[in-house]
Amino acid sequence: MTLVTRLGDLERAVMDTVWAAPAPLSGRDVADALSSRGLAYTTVLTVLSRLENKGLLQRDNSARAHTYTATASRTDHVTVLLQQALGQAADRQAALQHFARTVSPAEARALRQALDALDEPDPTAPDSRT
Amino acid sequence: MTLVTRLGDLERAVMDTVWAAPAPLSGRDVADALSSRGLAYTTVLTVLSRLENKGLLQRDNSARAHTYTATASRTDHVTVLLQQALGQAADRQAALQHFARTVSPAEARALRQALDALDEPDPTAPDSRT
DNA sequence: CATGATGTACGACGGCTCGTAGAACTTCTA
DNA sequence: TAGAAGTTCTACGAGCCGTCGTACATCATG
Repeated sequence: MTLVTRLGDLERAVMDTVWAAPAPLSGRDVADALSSRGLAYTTVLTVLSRLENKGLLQRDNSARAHTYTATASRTDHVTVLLQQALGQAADRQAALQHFARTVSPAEARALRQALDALDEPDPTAPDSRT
Repeated sequence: MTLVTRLGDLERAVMDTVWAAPAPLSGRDVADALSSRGLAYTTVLTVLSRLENKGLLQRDNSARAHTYTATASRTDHVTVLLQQALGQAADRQAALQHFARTVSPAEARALRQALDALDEPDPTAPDSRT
């Protein structure tokens, strides 16, 4: 399982487009969003298909023009990437500690805050969409 | 720059071998360590070369049998991976917070500890080898 | 010194991924 | 009914990776 999440440049651009959109996008929508690349329409469709096969996109083909939505939020996706990276470590805790020293102060604060929230008995149901 | 750190299975196995060794390894050493794979000796040499080209290994050719050392510790390498993963996020802080909720309790403790240590005026020089 | 043993350098091939897109077929819609 | 707009399928070229073979260099030794 060659690490589920290996995306090419165009694939990533497409995912970014989909993640940035508030609603499902059609192939035309995505092609338009990426028009600066001067791609053929079918190129975009091919990539959308591949991303669907990889499980990153979900297709709704009820309408004539199929539309796509991300199966996971971008943040969820990044979490998977982070976990995969961490999985490469011999000592996960040591790796995390080393990593912690490389984040910005603001990021350190954000991390600490999230860790603190872990202990609390879950006040309101936390959300995650992004 | 196709993400500096994309390793194949064998490449990773070789890096693991090098990282696990206390001293520089020759091609023969690595081949022996991976003997269970039944690889040709030259296959191992090729991979070592490629890893050197990728900047992950450093070669010492002063002796007849060249020896290889990792240019970065495994932990450093994982940190790069983590930062790359984080770089995919739209909102780095949000991504970190989301990620923080996915680590084990022990890992959370380790992280918190490292974050706490960030504030202190550096008591004794911290080490990182792994 | 001749000869294997041991090593390195270089080129290559096959499989797979990814960017890229054309051709063919389907379905609205004016 | 003829385009317009969509989708599906097939494919090609480049690049990466696992995998070696071959050719060439060097060393130890009888």
